[in-house]
Amino acid sequence: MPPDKLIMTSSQVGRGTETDTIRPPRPRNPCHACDVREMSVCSSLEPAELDRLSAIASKVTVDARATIIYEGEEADNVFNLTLGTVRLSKMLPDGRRQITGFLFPGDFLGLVFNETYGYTAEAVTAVSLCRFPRWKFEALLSKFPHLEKRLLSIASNELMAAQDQMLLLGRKSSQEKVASFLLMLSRRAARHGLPDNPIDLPMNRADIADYLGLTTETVSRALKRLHKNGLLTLPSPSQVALLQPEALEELTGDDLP
Amino acid sequence: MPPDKLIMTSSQVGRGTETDTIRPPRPRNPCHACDVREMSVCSSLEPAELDRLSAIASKVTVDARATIIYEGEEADNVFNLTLGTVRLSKMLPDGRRQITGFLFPGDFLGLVFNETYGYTAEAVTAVSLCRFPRWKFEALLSKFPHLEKRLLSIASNELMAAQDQMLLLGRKSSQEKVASFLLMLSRRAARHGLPDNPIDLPMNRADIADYLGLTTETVSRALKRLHKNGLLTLPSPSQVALLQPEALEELTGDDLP
DNA sequence: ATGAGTCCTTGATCTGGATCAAATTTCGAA
DNA sequence: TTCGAAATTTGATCCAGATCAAGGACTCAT
Repeated sequence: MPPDKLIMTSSQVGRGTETDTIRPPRPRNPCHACDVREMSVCSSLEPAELDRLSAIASKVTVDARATIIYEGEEADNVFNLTLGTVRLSKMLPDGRRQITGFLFPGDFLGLVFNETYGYTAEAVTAVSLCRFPRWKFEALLSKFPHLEKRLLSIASNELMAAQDQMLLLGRKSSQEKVASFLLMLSRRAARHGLPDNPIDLPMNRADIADYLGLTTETVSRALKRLHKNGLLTLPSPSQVALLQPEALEELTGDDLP
Repeated sequence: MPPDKLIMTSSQVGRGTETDTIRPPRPRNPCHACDVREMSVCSSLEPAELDRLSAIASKVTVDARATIIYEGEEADNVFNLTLGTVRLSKMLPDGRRQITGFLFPGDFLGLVFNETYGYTAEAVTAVSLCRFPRWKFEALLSKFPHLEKRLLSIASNELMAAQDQMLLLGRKSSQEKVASFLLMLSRRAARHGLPDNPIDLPMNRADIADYLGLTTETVSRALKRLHKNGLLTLPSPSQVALLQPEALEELTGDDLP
């Protein structure tokens, strides 16, 4: 990190490391150069507002597989993911796990009007986040109506995605689940201006299974079947090339969009 | 309805009937006497604000089984449920259905920052709603920060409920699903100050099945098994008496709260 | 490069819940 | 009250996906 950019200190978050409050010695607010600003909650802000938000932000980096927040823990911070992939999950006491979502750069984490987090968030890959103390963030919310409206719109989108996921979990076959998942990743990559065809699977089979309400074996077999039918290839276990995206659409069980 | 209360006209919504914009000849704003105000979105409003909201409201009644909003239709209105039970659902082209939630008095309907509704809403029982034209409602949102904050809190709660439901759909057994469902209904009734023990099931077995990702037969068998184990009785198909709520808790698979 | 541990795939078998098929029961309308 | 349609329950069978059990293939630290 070029020394003229930021002065930072370090402390601990999860099992990862952190670089403390962003305080430019003089230069510009780093948010203005943020890769994910346009697709994040920050896109709603005027330059002056962005500066105010920046003033309460800390940059945090977390190692792959480290936990960022724990279900049930006091919800002291909210975050904006700037780099990497995060999984959100809930567990039953006997260890059964449901992954309720994956977060990618630009996504907001910690949208709760609750005293405690409702799920665990773990880094799937190495991750960078902007961290905001919740009480400070909420104070800004009241001052910046844009920000509040943007959060409401984010929540509303997440709610729609959650309903789609309920339909998937409750009513789709394993084949349809896997097809839907691959297309979701591909569309998301496209929306973020990333390569959307050989798609990258940053999460492992167990994560995919726990997201789709399946087992790793079933995920593996569904992928094999899609491969056998000429719909995709697996250049490596963590890469999928979609050979016939339209045919895959058909297999999701959904209305064609 | 006493004639001194409201002047109303009639038109159509779904297959139900409607009574037009609430315009007291002189007397008080009817919202002040609303049964569900305290547990609805309106609880956030000052009296003066309530009057403004009231001015854009229409009271709507819908027959049992009628459709209130259609998935994919233009989202012209938002609603507040005042009486009855509503089911929200999504369908796959081949007819498979997932019920994503049930609404009860006080619940908000139509929380979308989208041009079209993301799900279908149907009256399970006869239903009364306050209807607000969406653009007028959104205009008030900007003026009443309380209202916006309240909506955000509602959205956040719905999101948490959706995550719980994903855990249920993806990872719970039929037994655990049914036990969770019964306790959810019981708790909700209690929270609303209604009788929470012989609980009322306004929805039929097909609705329960489509909510839990099961078939009617499996729901029936799960209830039978709970009955056989002495956990409940079924005074009628639409009434469940919980004999050992604590034991039922154990069977949900969840952490005990 | 190499080896150990992890992740992924493949195969064999089992099973919870779906499906198919009738009874029953419930309940609203006449 | 009685009737008939719809809802629910019950029973018999089936099957998609889970479970159990090895094999292979990555990957990463040495």
